[in-house]
Amino acid sequence: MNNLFEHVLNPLSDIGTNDFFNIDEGEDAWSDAHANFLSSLSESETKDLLKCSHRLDLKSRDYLFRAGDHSNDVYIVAGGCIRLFQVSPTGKETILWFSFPGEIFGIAELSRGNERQLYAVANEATQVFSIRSKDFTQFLGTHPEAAMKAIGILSARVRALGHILVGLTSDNVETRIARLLMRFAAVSSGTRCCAGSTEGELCVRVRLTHQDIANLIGASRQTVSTTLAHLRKIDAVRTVDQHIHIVQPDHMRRLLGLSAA
Amino acid sequence: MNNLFEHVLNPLSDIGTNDFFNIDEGEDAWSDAHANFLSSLSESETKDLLKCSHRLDLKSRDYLFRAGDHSNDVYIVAGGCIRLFQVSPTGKETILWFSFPGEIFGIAELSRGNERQLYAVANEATQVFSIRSKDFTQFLGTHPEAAMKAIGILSARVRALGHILVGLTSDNVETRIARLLMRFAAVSSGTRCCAGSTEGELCVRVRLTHQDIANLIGASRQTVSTTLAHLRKIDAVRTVDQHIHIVQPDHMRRLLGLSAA
DNA sequence: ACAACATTGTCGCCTAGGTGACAATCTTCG
DNA sequence: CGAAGATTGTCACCTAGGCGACAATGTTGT
Repeated sequence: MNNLFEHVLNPLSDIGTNDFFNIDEGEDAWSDAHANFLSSLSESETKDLLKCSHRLDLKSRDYLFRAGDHSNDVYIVAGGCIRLFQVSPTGKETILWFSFPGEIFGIAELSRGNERQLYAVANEATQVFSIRSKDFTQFLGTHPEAAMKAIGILSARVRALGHILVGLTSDNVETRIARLLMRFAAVSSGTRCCAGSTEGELCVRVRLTHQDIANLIGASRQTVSTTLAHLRKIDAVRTVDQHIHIVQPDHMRRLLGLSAA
Repeated sequence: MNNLFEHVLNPLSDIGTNDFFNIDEGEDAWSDAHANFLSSLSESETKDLLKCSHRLDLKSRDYLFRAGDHSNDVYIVAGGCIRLFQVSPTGKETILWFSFPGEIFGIAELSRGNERQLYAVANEATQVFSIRSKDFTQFLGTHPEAAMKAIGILSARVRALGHILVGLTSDNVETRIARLLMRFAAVSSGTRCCAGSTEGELCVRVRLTHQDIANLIGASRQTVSTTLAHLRKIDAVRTVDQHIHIVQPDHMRRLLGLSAA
């Protein structure tokens, strides 16, 4: 599956020789929320799309766009990770999702000639392909298959946001965190964790601060710290290097199965 | 309000001459969350789409589908109103959105051959066109313009859900209710309220029980009752017949402008 | 018209989680 | 290296809003 991308990566360095492109389909609706747009395209589609793109390199914390901007380009992550979030007037940040390599973002604002609705910032050093909205629209118009893929991506996002909404109104913080971790573990599965991971453990490969988690699940930073400490105490998770390991995925899954389908 | 649709309900005459289809673009992202799919299509597209549809009549409270169902047809509301919601394992119902005449729903589950993720129930006597997913997919494939419209609809839904999410994590119940009412008022604008409405008032034309509101904003029924009573006391809203009127829209808007862009 | 059911209004009590305030570590980068 | 800045851990305190329990009032089907 990866070699399919060699031609993508090449003209533009070796981004994406990386296994990140492999996202195995989990059983729930989350997994395909991170459906990989780029990899779903055929070779010729990919070529057509990327030939009108240009690449951007972002340092950690660089903003790609902000709410209110008038740009409405569409982006595809080549490597790294982009954080998409909104800020409420009170300054509270709500992270809507992260975009990982191969994923596309900014489409939802394509149809709204208007203003950007959210902020996109590089969560780490990140490379993206940027495509002018006009070019992208034209690409979709001339590649019906790709348009259908786009519809699929957006649909997945709708479903994912729906699930988040339900979780937010009916789960407590601990459950929300647990679910979030499982989700990210699924996204980043496919690569064994480099650090010493006991067999059977799941690795949440993304660097998430407690604040990030708080912003993702709609809780306060302090509560996240406390809850995470508790999850550690009951051996549900452990911290390796900078990231979290889920010690007994099955146990966790069962736990979540009970508190939310 | 319904006679406007008479021609839809007749086979399929000149849909779209009607005013209801015209939803005036508000300044926020909500308004186009209820973008009207049917009216955005050209006459020939409409004809092509509807010729492979068949019509269903639903009584109030009839289920169109349930989570877990294997059907994945796509529907377009002809008249009435469909409530789309999920149920958490604890039995808590979360309403994701209502679909009004001309709106399409079920697309988000098109790409997921799998199972329905949510429940769709008639909120009142309702007529819908149902289209088999295969037919709809084919329709999109052969009508690029329509596919773009679909992308637009889904994008709007993504934006809308994003906003709801932000509101949920940063606004209190009163603000959430206020925003909700403004949103529904916008959706149902365009027709003057039949009942005695003082000039300048906005009418929320949908029949919403307190429980509905609670399920929409993620609060308890009791809190909604209390909060609504408070809004009534401060003359922000009043209850006419079965529905709510927003007394001073501008005042309300300003209020919301402060607590959330 | 009436029984069965759905909706609303309002209590009082109770807890999950927000907030502020520090101190203790980590990271970064000049 | 070392200072400025991020990130974490943990207090104590406080409140928005959930929950159960009724009574009153509306709505519906037959």
